[in-house]
Amino acid sequence: MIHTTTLTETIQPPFNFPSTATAHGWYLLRPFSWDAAAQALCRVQQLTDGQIVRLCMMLEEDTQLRIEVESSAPLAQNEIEEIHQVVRRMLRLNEEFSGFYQRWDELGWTLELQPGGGRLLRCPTLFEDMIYTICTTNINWSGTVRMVDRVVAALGKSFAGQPEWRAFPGPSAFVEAGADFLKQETGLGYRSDYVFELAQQLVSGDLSVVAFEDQSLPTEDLYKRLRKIKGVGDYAASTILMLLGRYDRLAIDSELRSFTAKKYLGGEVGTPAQMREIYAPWGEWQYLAYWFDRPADR
DNA sequence: GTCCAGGTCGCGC
DNA sequence: GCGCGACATGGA
Repeated sequence: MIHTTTLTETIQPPFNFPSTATAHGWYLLRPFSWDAAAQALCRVQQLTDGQIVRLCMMLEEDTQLRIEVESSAPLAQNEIEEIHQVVRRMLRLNEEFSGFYQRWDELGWTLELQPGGGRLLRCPTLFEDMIYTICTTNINWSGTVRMVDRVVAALGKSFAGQPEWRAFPGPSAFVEAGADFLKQETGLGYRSDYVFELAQQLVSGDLSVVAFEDQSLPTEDLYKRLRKIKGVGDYAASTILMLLGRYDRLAIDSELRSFTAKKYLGGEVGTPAQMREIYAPWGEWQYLAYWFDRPADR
Protein backbone atom coordinates (compact mmCIF):
# COMPACT_ATOMS: atom_id res chain seq x y z
CA MET A 1 0.00 0.00 0.00
CA ILE A 2 1.19 3.47 -0.88
CA HIS A 3 0.94 6.30 1.61
CA THR A 4 0.57 9.81 0.31
CA THR A 5 1.71 12.80 2.31
CA THR A 6 1.38 16.38 1.19
CA LEU A 7 4.00 18.85 2.36
CA THR A 8 4.33 22.51 1.55
CA GLU A 9 7.35 24.71 1.18
CA THR A 10 7.10 28.47 1.36
CA ILE A 11 8.96 30.28 -1.38
CA GLN A 12 10.55 33.70 -1.30
CA PRO A 13 9.59 35.48 -4.51
CA PRO A 14 10.73 36.03 -7.17
CA PHE A 15 10.66 32.36 -8.05
CA ASN A 16 9.89 30.74 -11.39
CA PHE A 17 9.19 27.08 -10.84
CA PRO A 18 8.99 25.77 -14.45
CA SER A 19 12.21 27.59 -15.32
CA THR A 20 13.95 26.26 -12.21
CA ALA A 21 12.91 22.73 -13.06
CA THR A 22 13.68 22.72 -16.78
CA ALA A 23 16.19 25.42 -17.67
CA HIS A 24 19.00 22.94 -17.13
CA GLY A 25 18.93 19.40 -18.55
CA TRP A 26 19.10 17.52 -15.25
CA TYR A 27 15.30 17.11 -15.15
CA LEU A 28 15.64 14.75 -18.14
CA LEU A 29 17.95 12.42 -16.23
CA ARG A 30 16.64 9.63 -14.06
CA PRO A 31 15.34 9.50 -11.44
CA PHE A 32 14.01 12.97 -12.26
CA SER A 33 10.97 13.34 -14.46
CA TRP A 34 8.91 16.29 -15.58
CA ASP A 35 5.17 16.11 -16.10
CA ALA A 36 4.60 18.93 -18.56
CA ALA A 37 0.82 18.76 -18.37
CA ALA A 38 0.79 19.08 -14.59
CA GLN A 39 3.93 21.28 -14.51
CA ALA A 40 5.23 18.90 -11.87
CA LEU A 41 8.79 17.85 -11.19
CA CYS A 42 9.09 14.34 -9.77
CA ARG A 43 11.95 12.32 -8.39
CA VAL A 44 12.37 8.95 -6.73
CA GLN A 45 14.55 9.41 -3.69
CA GLN A 46 16.20 7.12 -1.21
CA LEU A 47 16.22 8.74 2.22
CA THR A 48 19.21 8.31 4.51
CA ASP A 49 17.34 5.72 6.59
CA GLY A 50 16.83 3.63 3.44
CA GLN A 51 13.17 4.31 2.72
CA ILE A 52 12.41 4.98 -0.94
CA VAL A 53 9.94 7.77 -1.63
CA ARG A 54 8.62 9.41 -4.74
CA LEU A 55 8.32 13.19 -4.65
CA CYS A 56 6.29 15.37 -6.95
CA MET A 57 6.71 19.11 -6.67
CA MET A 58 4.36 21.67 -8.15
CA LEU A 59 3.57 25.29 -7.61
CA GLU A 60 0.44 25.86 -5.60
CA GLU A 61 0.47 29.62 -5.30
CA ASP A 62 3.15 32.12 -6.18
CA THR A 63 4.80 31.66 -2.85
CA GLN A 64 3.97 28.07 -2.10
CA LEU A 65 5.23 24.77 -3.44
CA ARG A 66 3.27 21.58 -2.94
CA ILE A 67 5.29 18.41 -2.40
CA GLU A 68 3.37 15.19 -2.78
CA VAL A 69 5.24 12.30 -1.25
CA GLU A 70 4.46 8.69 -1.93
CA SER A 71 5.98 6.14 0.43
CA SER A 72 5.42 2.54 1.39
CA ALA A 73 5.49 3.34 5.11
CA PRO A 74 4.14 6.44 6.87
CA LEU A 75 6.73 9.22 7.03
CA ALA A 76 8.56 9.86 10.27
CA GLN A 77 9.29 13.41 11.35
CA ASN A 78 12.98 13.15 10.51
CA GLU A 79 12.08 11.85 7.05
CA ILE A 80 9.81 14.83 6.50
CA GLU A 81 12.62 17.16 7.49
CA GLU A 82 15.00 15.40 5.14
CA ILE A 83 12.53 15.76 2.27
CA HIS A 84 12.32 19.51 2.89
CA GLN A 85 16.12 19.69 2.82
CA VAL A 86 16.27 17.69 -0.39
CA VAL A 87 13.73 19.97 -2.06
CA ARG A 88 15.51 23.10 -0.91
CA ARG A 89 18.79 21.89 -2.33
CA MET A 90 17.35 20.74 -5.63
CA LEU A 91 15.51 24.00 -6.22
CA ARG A 92 18.20 26.21 -4.64
CA LEU A 93 15.66 27.81 -2.32
CA ASN A 94 18.41 29.18 -0.11
CA GLU A 95 20.28 30.91 -2.92
CA GLU A 96 20.00 34.61 -3.53
CA PHE A 97 19.74 35.86 -7.11
CA SER A 98 19.05 39.56 -6.63
CA GLY A 99 22.68 40.37 -7.50
CA PHE A 100 22.22 38.59 -10.80
CA TYR A 101 19.06 40.52 -11.65
CA GLN A 102 20.75 43.74 -10.67
CA ARG A 103 23.69 43.06 -12.96
CA TRP A 104 21.26 42.18 -15.74
CA ASP A 105 19.59 45.50 -15.20
CA GLU A 106 22.88 47.37 -15.27
CA LEU A 107 24.24 45.65 -18.36
CA GLY A 108 20.98 45.68 -20.29
CA TRP A 109 21.59 42.42 -22.13
CA THR A 110 18.78 40.52 -23.79
CA LEU A 111 18.61 37.17 -22.04
CA GLU A 112 16.29 34.20 -22.38
CA LEU A 113 15.41 34.72 -18.77
CA GLN A 114 11.88 34.76 -17.46
CA PRO A 115 10.95 36.72 -14.37
CA GLY A 116 12.10 34.84 -11.31
CA GLY A 117 14.40 32.62 -13.39
CA GLY A 118 18.08 31.93 -12.83
CA ARG A 119 17.89 28.89 -10.63
CA LEU A 120 19.20 25.72 -12.27
CA LEU A 121 18.01 22.41 -10.93
CA ARG A 122 20.48 20.23 -9.11
CA CYS A 123 20.49 16.85 -7.41
CA PRO A 124 19.88 16.28 -3.71
CA THR A 125 23.57 15.48 -3.23
CA LEU A 126 26.82 16.71 -4.72
CA PHE A 127 27.83 13.12 -5.43
CA GLU A 128 24.90 12.71 -7.82
CA ASP A 129 25.67 16.05 -9.46
CA MET A 130 29.26 14.87 -9.95
CA ILE A 131 28.20 11.59 -11.55
CA TYR A 132 25.74 13.38 -13.84
CA THR A 133 28.49 15.79 -14.81
CA ILE A 134 31.02 13.05 -15.57
CA CYS A 135 28.29 11.50 -17.71
CA THR A 136 28.16 14.66 -19.84
CA THR A 137 31.85 14.52 -20.79
CA ASN A 138 32.91 13.41 -24.26
CA ILE A 139 29.43 12.20 -25.15
CA ASN A 140 26.32 13.67 -26.70
CA TRP A 141 23.24 14.37 -24.65
CA SER A 142 21.41 11.19 -25.64
CA GLY A 143 24.43 9.26 -24.39
CA THR A 144 24.27 11.06 -21.06
CA VAL A 145 20.59 10.19 -20.70
CA ARG A 146 21.31 6.57 -21.56
CA MET A 147 24.22 6.17 -19.15
CA VAL A 148 22.38 7.68 -16.20
CA ASP A 149 19.37 5.56 -17.05
CA ARG A 150 21.41 2.38 -16.97
CA VAL A 151 23.20 3.32 -13.76
CA VAL A 152 19.87 3.86 -12.02
CA ALA A 153 18.38 0.68 -13.50
CA ALA A 154 21.40 -1.41 -12.51
CA LEU A 155 22.18 0.00 -9.06
CA GLY A 156 19.22 2.03 -7.84
CA LYS A 157 16.93 0.61 -5.18
CA SER A 158 13.30 0.42 -6.19
CA PHE A 159 10.13 1.44 -4.42
CA ALA A 160 8.29 -1.59 -2.99
CA GLY A 161 6.01 -3.01 -5.65
CA GLN A 162 7.10 -0.41 -8.21
CA PRO A 163 10.15 -1.80 -10.00
CA GLU A 164 10.20 1.20 -12.34
CA TRP A 165 10.60 3.65 -9.48
CA ARG A 166 14.30 3.51 -8.78
CA ALA A 167 16.33 5.98 -6.76
CA PHE A 168 19.78 7.19 -7.67
CA PRO A 169 22.33 4.91 -5.97
CA GLY A 170 24.61 6.25 -3.25
CA PRO A 171 28.42 5.92 -3.37
CA SER A 172 28.39 2.65 -1.44
CA ALA A 173 26.16 1.02 -4.05
CA PHE A 174 28.77 1.83 -6.71
CA VAL A 175 31.56 0.43 -4.53
CA GLU A 176 29.63 -2.74 -3.71
CA ALA A 177 28.82 -3.27 -7.38
CA GLY A 178 32.51 -3.12 -8.25
CA ALA A 179 34.39 -1.60 -11.16
CA ASP A 180 33.90 -4.61 -13.42
CA PHE A 181 30.14 -4.64 -12.94
CA LEU A 182 29.99 -0.93 -13.73
CA LYS A 183 32.02 -1.46 -16.86
CA GLN A 184 29.87 -4.34 -18.06
CA GLU A 185 26.39 -3.25 -17.05
CA THR A 186 26.11 0.52 -17.13
CA GLY A 187 27.55 1.60 -20.46
CA LEU A 188 29.73 4.16 -18.67
CA GLY A 189 32.65 3.03 -20.81
CA TYR A 190 36.02 4.31 -19.64
CA ARG A 191 34.16 6.62 -17.22
CA SER A 192 33.34 3.63 -15.03
CA ASP A 193 36.84 3.76 -13.52
CA TYR A 194 36.42 7.45 -12.66
CA VAL A 195 32.98 6.91 -11.17
CA PHE A 196 34.15 3.91 -9.18
CA GLU A 197 37.17 5.72 -7.81
CA LEU A 198 35.10 8.75 -6.82
CA ALA A 199 32.56 6.57 -5.04
CA GLN A 200 35.33 4.67 -3.30
CA GLN A 201 37.03 7.84 -2.06
CA LEU A 202 33.75 9.11 -0.65
CA VAL A 203 32.98 5.83 1.09
CA SER A 204 36.49 5.53 2.52
CA GLY A 205 36.47 9.15 3.66
CA ASP A 206 39.51 10.10 1.57
CA LEU A 207 37.28 12.69 -0.02
CA SER A 208 34.60 14.65 1.80
CA VAL A 209 31.68 16.24 0.03
CA VAL A 210 31.18 18.59 2.96
CA ALA A 211 34.40 20.46 2.17
CA PHE A 212 32.97 21.53 -1.17
CA GLU A 213 29.96 23.15 0.44
CA ASP A 214 32.11 25.48 2.53
CA GLN A 215 30.90 28.94 1.58
CA SER A 216 33.96 30.65 3.02
CA LEU A 217 36.37 29.06 0.54
CA PRO A 218 37.20 30.91 -2.67
CA THR A 219 36.03 29.37 -5.93
CA GLU A 220 39.63 28.90 -7.01
CA ASP A 221 40.35 26.62 -4.03
CA LEU A 222 37.34 24.48 -4.78
CA TYR A 223 38.34 24.35 -8.43
CA LYS A 224 41.77 22.99 -7.54
CA ARG A 225 40.23 20.37 -5.28
CA LEU A 226 37.76 19.30 -7.93
CA ARG A 227 40.52 18.97 -10.50
CA LYS A 228 42.18 16.36 -8.32
CA ILE A 229 39.24 14.03 -8.89
CA LYS A 230 40.06 11.69 -11.75
CA GLY A 231 37.73 12.29 -14.65
CA VAL A 232 37.08 15.90 -13.63
CA GLY A 233 38.87 18.29 -15.94
CA ASP A 234 38.35 21.99 -16.53
CA TYR A 235 34.86 21.67 -18.01
CA ALA A 236 33.57 19.26 -15.36
CA ALA A 237 35.09 21.19 -12.46
CA SER A 238 33.53 24.43 -13.71
CA THR A 239 30.18 22.72 -14.17
CA ILE A 240 30.31 21.30 -10.65
CA LEU A 241 31.13 24.77 -9.34
CA MET A 242 27.96 26.02 -11.00
CA LEU A 243 26.06 23.22 -9.29
CA LEU A 244 27.57 24.42 -6.01
CA GLY A 245 26.14 27.88 -6.69
CA ARG A 246 29.36 29.46 -7.91
CA TYR A 247 28.76 31.11 -11.24
CA ASP A 248 32.04 33.00 -11.56
CA ARG A 249 33.72 30.51 -13.89
CA LEU A 250 32.51 29.54 -17.35
CA ALA A 251 32.48 25.84 -18.23
CA ILE A 252 34.13 25.81 -21.63
CA ASP A 253 32.92 22.97 -23.80
CA SER A 254 31.89 22.38 -27.39
CA GLU A 255 28.50 24.04 -26.80
CA LEU A 256 30.03 27.23 -25.47
CA ARG A 257 32.62 27.28 -28.25
CA SER A 258 30.08 26.91 -31.03
CA PHE A 259 27.58 29.32 -29.46
CA THR A 260 30.10 32.11 -28.90
CA ALA A 261 31.63 31.54 -32.33
CA LYS A 262 28.25 31.97 -33.97
CA LYS A 263 26.95 34.85 -31.91
CA TYR A 264 30.03 36.91 -31.09
CA LEU A 265 33.09 35.84 -33.07
CA GLY A 266 31.99 35.89 -36.68
CA GLY A 267 31.84 32.12 -36.91
CA GLU A 268 35.40 31.61 -35.71
CA VAL A 269 35.96 29.46 -32.64
CA GLY A 270 37.47 31.66 -29.97
CA THR A 271 40.30 31.07 -27.54
CA PRO A 272 39.31 30.51 -23.91
CA ALA A 273 40.45 34.08 -23.17
CA GLN A 274 38.23 35.49 -25.92
CA MET A 275 35.25 33.50 -24.71
CA ARG A 276 35.75 34.52 -21.09
CA GLU A 277 36.05 38.14 -22.13
CA ILE A 278 32.54 38.08 -23.58
CA TYR A 279 30.99 37.24 -20.23
CA ALA A 280 33.55 38.95 -18.00
CA PRO A 281 31.28 41.96 -17.32
CA TRP A 282 28.99 39.62 -15.43
CA GLY A 283 31.65 38.83 -12.85
CA GLU A 284 30.34 36.35 -10.33
CA TRP A 285 27.26 35.71 -12.51
CA GLN A 286 28.95 34.85 -15.80
CA TYR A 287 27.90 31.22 -15.95
CA LEU A 288 24.24 32.19 -15.64
CA ALA A 289 24.68 34.99 -18.16
CA TYR A 290 25.99 32.48 -20.69
CA TRP A 291 23.34 29.94 -19.82
CA PHE A 292 20.46 32.33 -20.37
CA ASP A 293 22.16 33.96 -23.34
CA ARG A 294 21.47 30.76 -25.25
CA PRO A 295 18.04 29.99 -26.62
CA ALA A 296 16.21 27.41 -24.56
CA ASP A 297 16.33 24.00 -26.13
CA ARG A 298 15.66 20.35 -25.42
C1' DG B 1 33.14 2.08 -42.25
C1' DT B 2 34.37 6.77 -40.25
C1' DC B 3 33.66 10.60 -37.42
C1' DC B 4 32.44 12.68 -33.32
C1' DA B 5 30.08 13.82 -29.04
C1' DG B 6 28.43 19.70 -23.62
C1' DG B 7 36.56 15.95 -22.34
C1' DT B 8 40.22 14.04 -19.72
C1' DC B 9 44.35 11.40 -18.85
C1' DG B 10 49.07 10.37 -19.21
C1' DC B 11 52.79 10.79 -21.70
C1' DG B 12 56.82 13.19 -23.99
C1' DC B 13 58.80 17.47 -24.95
C1' DG C 1 53.28 24.35 -19.04
C1' DC C 2 51.69 22.57 -24.00
C1' DG C 3 50.56 19.20 -27.72
C1' DC C 4 48.93 14.70 -28.85
C1' DG C 5 46.95 10.07 -29.07
C1' DA C 6 43.99 6.95 -26.53
C1' DC C 7 39.82 6.14 -24.41
C1' DA C 8 34.15 3.25 -24.44
C1' DT C 9 29.97 3.84 -26.43
C1' DG C 10 26.37 4.63 -29.75
C1' DG C 11 24.29 7.89 -33.10
C1' DA C 12 24.80 10.47 -37.58
